[in-house]
Amino acid sequence: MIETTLRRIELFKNCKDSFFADTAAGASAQEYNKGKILFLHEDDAKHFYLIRSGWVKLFRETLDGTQAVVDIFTAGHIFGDTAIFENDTYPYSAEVVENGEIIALPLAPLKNEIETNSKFAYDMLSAMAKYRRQQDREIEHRSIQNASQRIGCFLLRLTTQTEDNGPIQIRLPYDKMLVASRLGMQPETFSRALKKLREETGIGLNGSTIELESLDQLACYSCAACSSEFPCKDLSKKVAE
Amino acid sequence: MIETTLRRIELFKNCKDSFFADTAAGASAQEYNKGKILFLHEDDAKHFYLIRSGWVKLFRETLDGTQAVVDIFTAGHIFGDTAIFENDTYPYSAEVVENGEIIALPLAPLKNEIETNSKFAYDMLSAMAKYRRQQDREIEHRSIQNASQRIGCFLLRLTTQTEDNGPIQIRLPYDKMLVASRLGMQPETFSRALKKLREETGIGLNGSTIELESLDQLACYSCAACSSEFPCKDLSKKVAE
DNA sequence: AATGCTCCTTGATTTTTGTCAATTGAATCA
DNA sequence: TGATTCAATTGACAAAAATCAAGGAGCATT
Repeated sequence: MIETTLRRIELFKNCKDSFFADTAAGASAQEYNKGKILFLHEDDAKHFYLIRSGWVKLFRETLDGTQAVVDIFTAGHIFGDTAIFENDTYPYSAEVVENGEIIALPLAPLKNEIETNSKFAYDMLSAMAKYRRQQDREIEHRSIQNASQRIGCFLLRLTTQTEDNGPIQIRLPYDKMLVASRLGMQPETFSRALKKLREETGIGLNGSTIELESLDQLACYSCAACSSEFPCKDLSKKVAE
Repeated sequence: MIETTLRRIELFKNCKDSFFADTAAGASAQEYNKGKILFLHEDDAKHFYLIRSGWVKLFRETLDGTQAVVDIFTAGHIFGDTAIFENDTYPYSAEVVENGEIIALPLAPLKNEIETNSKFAYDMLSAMAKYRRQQDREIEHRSIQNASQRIGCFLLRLTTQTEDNGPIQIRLPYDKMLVASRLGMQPETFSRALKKLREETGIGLNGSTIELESLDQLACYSCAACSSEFPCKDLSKKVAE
């Protein structure tokens, strides 16, 4: 059944049968609880990971313990794969932040498939390029958006962003503290900025649920301070994945 | 001679003869002056670029004209190549910021080489992964380093970071205004933060020249607020490139 | 019901950075 | 040489975010 899961991953659409066989053979799925550290920055890498459910935080920390969140991923996402290009060490630490099932997969067949299947190599490059643009956007937003606008953008990106424009309910996928760290701000700043976002856009707040009359309500506010226009192109394909 | 230049590029070390021939055939080298816009964000992409000399700024801007600098590159660097993965449109604008010679190269042979030469595809992936880590670091630094520390890190990364630790002279490669924008801060903030860096580390300042007694002088100050230890690993290979 | 726990919020204050305005300084050019 | 231009600095002030400290809300455990 792991092989079935693998075959459903968009990124692997052009992979050969041997890849699925070899990868599934060395795979192990496991349930993890919140708080579990999967690996640490600079650890020897033998596996990469596929999330089946739950949420995983990728982060790095300085000697004095200050933490920087690289990204937070959920079902369908792969991480730890870039260790291939880092002398087989992980470029970040990974921690489970919402209980879930995670599959560990061997790196060797992945590396082999890249080296021998140029279609797959091309797909990997596409995925990397896409992620790279997301990081560009992230850097951009940290310098030209304020805290409230970044929250608005984060919320918009949680939706599927269809063109139709009715009322929408959004639920924060994890703790507010985590959202704050994901957005590179302190929890206190997040709390105040969310309140400010409500005052300035009229969205409804209720715990971790946010109510929008329309997507425009947030888009006007947040996307004004972004170099791309509203329906974020990199997300439009999300449904298909 | 363009072909000779291409063959010297580290990234192309595994490319086939046909790639060099086709690419050189469609290439055109040109001198550009400061201020020249090479292409704009979302423009149709037919070429990617190789810098022979000078400096090029990659950036994006919002509707109201606010600009976010993606990166600033010099001799040996390639840009515009990721347009391949963005439906042949550029994901940023490019402007010459220091006079120099830039070679325009056709995208088609590059795309073809990726699709047919898996060794090269692997090299491209390595390069992408490396750049991705640099971006991770960038994002990290914007949230945990202050303006002075970011400047210190920027200066350190201008050096070759050899282990030996004698006095060093660093010259800013371009305008202070540009350095400021590259680091995501205002020119005024840069000016003050540089002065603060001098007060707190004792470096020597003279126009665009900075004098260090040793690399440690800056490393202690800046790298304390970074998740990697001092001699930045991603730079150590720079000499070999 | 009481206890402890963690997340979240709020207030008061400081630090950091941005903004606006004025001035200095260096390079260019007629 | 003086005029012009633009980069760079500086001062005064405003805005944004971080920090420190104190509560409160919700939840699980006992």
